[in-house]
Amino acid sequence: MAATMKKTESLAGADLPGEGEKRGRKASKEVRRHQLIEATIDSLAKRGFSETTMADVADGAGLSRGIVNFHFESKEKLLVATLKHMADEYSAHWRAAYQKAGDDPARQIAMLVAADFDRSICNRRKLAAWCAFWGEAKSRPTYQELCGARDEAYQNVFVEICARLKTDSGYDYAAYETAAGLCAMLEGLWLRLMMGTEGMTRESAHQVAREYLACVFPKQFSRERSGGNAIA
Amino acid sequence: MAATMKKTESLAGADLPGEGEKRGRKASKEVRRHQLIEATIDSLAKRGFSETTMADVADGAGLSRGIVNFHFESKEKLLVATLKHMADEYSAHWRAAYQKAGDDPARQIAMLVAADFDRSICNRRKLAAWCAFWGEAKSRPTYQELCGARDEAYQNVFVEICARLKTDSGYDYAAYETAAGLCAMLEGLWLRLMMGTEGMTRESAHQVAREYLACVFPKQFSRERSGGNAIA
DNA sequence: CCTTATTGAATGAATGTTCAACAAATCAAG
DNA sequence: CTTGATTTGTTGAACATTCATTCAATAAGG
Repeated sequence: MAATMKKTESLAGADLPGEGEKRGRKASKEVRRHQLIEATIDSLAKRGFSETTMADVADGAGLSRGIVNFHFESKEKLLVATLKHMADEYSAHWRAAYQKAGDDPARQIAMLVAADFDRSICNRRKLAAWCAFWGEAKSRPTYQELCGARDEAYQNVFVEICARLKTDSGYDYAAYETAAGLCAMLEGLWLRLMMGTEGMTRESAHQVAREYLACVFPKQFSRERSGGNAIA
Repeated sequence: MAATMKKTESLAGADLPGEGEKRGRKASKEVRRHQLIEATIDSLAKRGFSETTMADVADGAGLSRGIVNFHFESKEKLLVATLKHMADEYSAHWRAAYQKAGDDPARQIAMLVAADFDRSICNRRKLAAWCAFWGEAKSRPTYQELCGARDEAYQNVFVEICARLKTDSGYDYAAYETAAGLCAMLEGLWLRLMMGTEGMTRESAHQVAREYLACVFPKQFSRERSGGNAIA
């Protein structure tokens, strides 16, 4: 139908007409996969996991019904590919922030925390999609693995930084517990952002995390009333 | 079938033969509802939200297929009743702990945190069910409301306690951010417990939370290497 | 042409809901 | 207390719907 085609532009930023769209089959295949994954994230965010259908994904991408089974074998594989995509993106994002921070542990931890509240990662659409997967992770080993892998390396970096700050600045805390607590708090803040509880915004959530840093590492972070980075 | 009837006892602690089971229809109705809600939690924990079916719930309770639509009008209403049941139970649990704590704010916060890691509330089965609902909450206003109501009053109590400790003991932190951070951390720890990431146990999660308390309220809580309550 | 991508209708399986029949408890009358 | 009538609880099969998957036909690119 013509109506379906017209929808292509309005949803999911699906088609990228600016770039090399005519570069033959191979490129087109990757473009299509990415387009369908984005439509899947849209659907997960809008309808939730249990109501995300192949038809909805196809419609969201402005394509026909049968197309998803052509590029991905099954619905399950589409979902796994989507989760993998999000995990890779998340991982690349904090690793970039980590590298950019240089050698100072205080700067490292500040930038890692800030990265978690970056707009490109932390928005309603993606938070909702993450949460949709979390909700199914317990009963699906594949999801659990992909979600778990996300955290494992991430938390280890925090443990290491906390340990370094401890010996460098002579703190008394338990490094592992402090790092695990920070990671848990970051995830909990994501959860609250997604739920939209009590007018929590990305900024106020970030502020909560900064308050934690100021409390645990008073020698490195100062409390500030207004917004700002405040690496003392 | 006879096989189905025999299963009744093994699953969900369904039938309670000890109590007033013969007290007529009215009582039986409540018993059945509770039995079906427990079976629903079982199914959510075992299969996840998207694979929880009416048939599975009925089988889990050792009853026939059509029974759920008799006691609850629809699947949706069954799920809402289940979530409401869990929210009420959770609320009653922390309120009891709060009352039991008396007037000392340090004792209050310690008992509230401990209550969150109590076996009756914090076990794989219920954590998994909570998480299943969280995953669908964003796209279903009813769930969002019930989950949100859970947190609102809960967090307010923490804010109040933090404010009181601040003026009483002369701390410098921001009361709201500190309380919100603690609530977020508790939820994040639940999430990690449910995921089973990195061998996190109920005890180690509790320990992480205690480390946070020791950091924020050093005058009230002392750091301890081994387990224990340690209200200094 | 020939390969690849895409379409949309057909198919079959899964599942929520309905319902007529059945069982059991409660009550009324004898 | 017994018996019959009525309400209440329960069953399992039938029904209708939704949805993932398949596939023959078609369009597009090389």
